[in-house]
Amino acid sequence: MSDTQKVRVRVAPSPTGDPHVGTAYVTLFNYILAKQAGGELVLRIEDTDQSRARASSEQQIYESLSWLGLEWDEGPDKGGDYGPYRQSERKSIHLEHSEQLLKTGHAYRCFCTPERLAKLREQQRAEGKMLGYDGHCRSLSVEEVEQKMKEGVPSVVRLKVPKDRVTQFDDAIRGSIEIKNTQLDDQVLIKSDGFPTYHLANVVDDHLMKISHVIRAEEWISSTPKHVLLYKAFGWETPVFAHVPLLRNLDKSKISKRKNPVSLNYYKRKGILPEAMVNFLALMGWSYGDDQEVFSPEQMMEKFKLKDIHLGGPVFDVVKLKHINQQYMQKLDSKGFSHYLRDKVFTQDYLESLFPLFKDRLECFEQFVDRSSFFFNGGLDYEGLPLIPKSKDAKEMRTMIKGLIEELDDLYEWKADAIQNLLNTYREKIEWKPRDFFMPIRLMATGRKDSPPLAESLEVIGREMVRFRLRDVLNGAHLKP
RNA sequence: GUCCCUAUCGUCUAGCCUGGCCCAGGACACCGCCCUUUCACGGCGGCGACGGGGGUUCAAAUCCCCCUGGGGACGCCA
Repeated sequence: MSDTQKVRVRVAPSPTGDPHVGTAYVTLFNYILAKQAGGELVLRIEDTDQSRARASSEQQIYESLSWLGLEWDEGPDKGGDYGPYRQSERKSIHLEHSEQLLKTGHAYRCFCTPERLAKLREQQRAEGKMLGYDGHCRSLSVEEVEQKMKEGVPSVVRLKVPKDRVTQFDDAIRGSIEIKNTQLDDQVLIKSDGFPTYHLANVVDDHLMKISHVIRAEEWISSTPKHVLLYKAFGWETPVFAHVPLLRNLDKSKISKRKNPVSLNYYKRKGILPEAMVNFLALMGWSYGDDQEVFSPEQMMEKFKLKDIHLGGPVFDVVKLKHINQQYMQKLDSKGFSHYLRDKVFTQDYLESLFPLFKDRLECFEQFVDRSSFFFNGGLDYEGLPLIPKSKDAKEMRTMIKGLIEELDDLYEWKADAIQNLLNTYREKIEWKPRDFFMPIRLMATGRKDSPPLAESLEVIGREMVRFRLRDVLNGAHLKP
């Protein structure tokens, strides 16, 4: 990067599933760097995986980042001079660049079938070799390629890694990193469906969008050399790279929904203030100094340096999060307090969504607060509730719950009828009696025997909270063997 | 398995670059005491870490090497 070039950073989430706390984490550092340098933050939606992209997910990314106050300057929803900002709309650009690489000999067409590749991988694993493409199609002649193309054999475009070299790059936090090219795979650049992979799209878009600093998570370190190779193949200058540590579960593994709530929706629903969330995230790997741990993004901007990020993978500890949140809650005045509850908790929309569930069930309004508490609470108290039906034991329950969590995670759309279908199908699959199956789920999800219809309730409670409660039961004392 | 990243209290971290001020500081959690009609808040105190081994040096948490631990990547996912 030349000194005269402006700081332009980007955050590039893929719209699959719930908005992730890791996205917020990486966005924070990008945001701070952009703001303190008077630069720009670009939000680019990386939706090149056709099978996984969801429109609702994209919307939620906007909402979550806005909620946290991490506003971007350019994006699909805001426009800008370097659009389009939705990667799927840039397909032709990526294709052009792929053609260019093909022409200059930096890439080649590969006709290997997924089956052959799977077998290859299996074999390499068995032999304890490095996993990677074996270069089968690397030296196909022009005629052979033309012939196969004419026959309509599906193909991908791969990067032709010069194996006899070493690729080096500087990470702004970690220093110089180098890797032998023999360790680099001939990465697929264009998939057989015609869409680019992350690697190609990312490099091309970052360059075209004039991104100066690529700040992303640690998991990308090992593919950075491939990206460097791409920049070189195009004859482009590389941006500054910086890889921030990965957020971790309690057991130090990469943070995952199986072990920890990762959805920003969950924390919002839990009643974490956005300022507290951002503050807490900043504490993951960075510190303000002077033993001060409560600070605003503005204060952070005064002192933040990429180089000061601590590289040990920080455990995302909800206990500490709650403490930080308490600090922020203590600063609220009575207006702030009541506004929060009215604007964020007892909102018009939420109360209206609850109405059909309570319409015929209440005699007086006074009954509402008590009977609907599980629509507002987080963890529930299961003391004294018959979580395990008489005909089942704790072990069977655990197995049932684990299976259910997986099924619910895979559900495409979190809607009552879809949930109902899923429950019915799953119950039939495991051959449990309806009574044994539905009541425990109701108890786990609502904490009470009497509640509005189950599927409708689950829809309102939300996927993340339902998962959390089921896991809570799993981790609690109730089902201990 | 191969490669890469990483390493201070249980957890988040300060200190490390520019060795001595560090028998390592703060915060969370936990324990005790105080305040208090309860609970919380707050105050005070306690518990608690430089992963191991070699060097370099008068002196190492800080510099170097090895080992070990932890993590990540190895997809026509991102």
